[in-house]
Amino acid sequence: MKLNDRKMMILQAIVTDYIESAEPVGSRSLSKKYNLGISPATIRNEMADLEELGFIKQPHTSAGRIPSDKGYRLYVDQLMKIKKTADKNRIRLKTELLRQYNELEQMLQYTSKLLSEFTNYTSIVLAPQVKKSRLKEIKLARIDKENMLAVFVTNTGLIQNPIFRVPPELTGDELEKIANFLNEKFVGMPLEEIENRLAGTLKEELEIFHSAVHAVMPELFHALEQMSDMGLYLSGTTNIFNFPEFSDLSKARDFLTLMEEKQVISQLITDPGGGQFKISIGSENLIQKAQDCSIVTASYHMDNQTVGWLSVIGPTRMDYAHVIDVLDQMSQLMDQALKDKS
Amino acid sequence: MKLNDRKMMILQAIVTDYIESAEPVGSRSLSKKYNLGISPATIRNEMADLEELGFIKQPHTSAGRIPSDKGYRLYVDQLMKIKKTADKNRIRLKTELLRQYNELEQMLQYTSKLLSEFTNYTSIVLAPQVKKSRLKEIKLARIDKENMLAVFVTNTGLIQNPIFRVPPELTGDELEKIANFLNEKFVGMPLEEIENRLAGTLKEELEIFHSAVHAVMPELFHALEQMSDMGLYLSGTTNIFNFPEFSDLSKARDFLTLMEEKQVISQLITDPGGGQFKISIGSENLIQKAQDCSIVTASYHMDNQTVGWLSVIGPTRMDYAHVIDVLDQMSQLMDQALKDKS
DNA sequence: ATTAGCACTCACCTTAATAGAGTGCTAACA
DNA sequence: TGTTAGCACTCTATTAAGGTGAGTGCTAAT
Repeated sequence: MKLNDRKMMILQAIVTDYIESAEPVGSRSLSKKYNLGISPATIRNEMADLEELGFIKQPHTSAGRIPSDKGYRLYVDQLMKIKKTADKNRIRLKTELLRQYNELEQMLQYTSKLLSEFTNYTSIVLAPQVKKSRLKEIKLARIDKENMLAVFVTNTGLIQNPIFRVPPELTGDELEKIANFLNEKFVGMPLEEIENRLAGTLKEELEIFHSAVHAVMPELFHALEQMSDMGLYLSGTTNIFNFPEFSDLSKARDFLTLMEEKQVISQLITDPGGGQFKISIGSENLIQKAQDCSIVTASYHMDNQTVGWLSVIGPTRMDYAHVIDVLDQMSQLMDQALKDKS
Repeated sequence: MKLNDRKMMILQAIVTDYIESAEPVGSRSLSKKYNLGISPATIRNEMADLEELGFIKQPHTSAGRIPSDKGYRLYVDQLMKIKKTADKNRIRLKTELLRQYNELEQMLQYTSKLLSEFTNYTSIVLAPQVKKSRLKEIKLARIDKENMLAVFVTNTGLIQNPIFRVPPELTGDELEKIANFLNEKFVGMPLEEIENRLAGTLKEELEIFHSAVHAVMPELFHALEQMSDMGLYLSGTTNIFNFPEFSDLSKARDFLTLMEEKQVISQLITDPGGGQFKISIGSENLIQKAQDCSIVTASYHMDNQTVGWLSVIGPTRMDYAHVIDVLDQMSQLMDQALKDKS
């Protein structure tokens, strides 16, 4: 059954109103508030249809209607108008600050904070996935008699520069040779693969070098291992208390407990899905515990490649239009800031 | 008025029982459960005295007694027996893992997680205070034509090694000269002071160097600024939901909101105080929002100097004896692990 | 000094009564 | 035939009332 325009209009009004008020919407108040040009009775008839089709539901018999997950889905796909907010300048202004951060970590943390501030929901920022990123260059250099430095640069702009103690008989020249060798071998390869190779078959090939190399390689290997994946920055978790759907203690608890399980969150967000924005509404989330929530995710990029995600999570009664607008702006600014850095 | 032994005994029983049950303790159940050898009526008389002295109080007229903050204080100072738990081996076992972490950050995060796991409260670990630590050595080295490396080593074992782009005409020799100069000038000085000097009066003195130096110094300065203070690792914040004193939504909210204010938390913890453990009970906390909580803090060390703190925060009805035991063991293990690393 | 006895207090739980918002259905209307 | 007014009905939320029980303070006996 195809929904006619009037049903669409009514659904839109219901969603809009419920997003704002969190109260079940009745036919009478709907008719009054939105000048739909039809009487409450007519609305009631249409509502009965919409309910039968699963787009709205009643919390209990004598209450108004609230949108179902399916209703939100229709709204998001067809009815919603993205709000180009007047905040735009405010966001731009604030995010100018983004550029001042040298350390990627701080920048991500700050981004997350801004996101939750602008939306009043909980925000999640997923750092570039280190182990999936590709090696751009390895440098090895002596610092002094006892120590050397390794620099790993990846295509996602991540730089790691661990320092090792090495035996003095390993000369700078030799280090350079090793570096050349490693570069030849590994540039363009995902870090996780390099890790495997270093651990495995490669050992024989390294025999050609000075024996002191064997003291260095395990350290290098360990450094790679340590480039920890999946930095995850949360902000505004306590915003959840602002929403009546979480005024039940156990609901709030479940949500906050979920937010502590970084593994699960990252799964929810990186979960593949096309399009510029990925929106998961309530029961669409595969994780049981997240089925009272909606998640809107945008990606950010380097070298035209997706390297990480920005995400907002809140009740299914979420102001999707606003959230998408904010995410859109923020992700663009992230891209910009990351380009400036490299 | 000095409390006689019997009052002490009763207070101890009340605190012990209340810590376990979270229910106001009545005279009858007290007499039955603890074999005090006196009748409920006698206990009631003593209780009336204890209440008058402010060590216990009644939530309402016809309820049992609960300890006041003052009562907990007396308990902590004089009555409590530290529990040497059977967990000891378990803790030791698990914390063997600590040594495997190369990155200080990860180790601290893990320590925090263990603390909250062992205590079932919320744990806070404060990273070594970078800016308060003293410079042990600066190294500067060229890596290649375009880049140089700076290494800052502090007495707290913290190492920072930022990489800069520098003009090619700045030679390695010159870098060494600068490093020598800076070392002479700054070794032994707290980082925050160095920061100030670099920003201020020092500029003229640097004129003696090649003009390319002036391109480097601002970068060095910026790097120092970036050595961000006050890394703070939280764990087990949602444990708060296990305690009936936070079953009021607004109480839980206040607590969790407080936990998001890292500035405030760090203030609560670093707040000076002698002794091996610092215990702040309820209203003893200066921060309004923390006055429903108790905080137990231990320090950890490098070179026999306190460099950071381990902390457990929970309801005033906290199992102080157990928490102190765990903190004691964990801080010792931290000290050990940090010694092994350096 | 200690204890048994007893009247009293107050939170908590259950039940009942009431008000109010919103529905579905029917019948009238354009 | 689609729309609307009217009305009985349903169900939640709120308030009030009564009962229960744990625990106290006081008094008098030991």
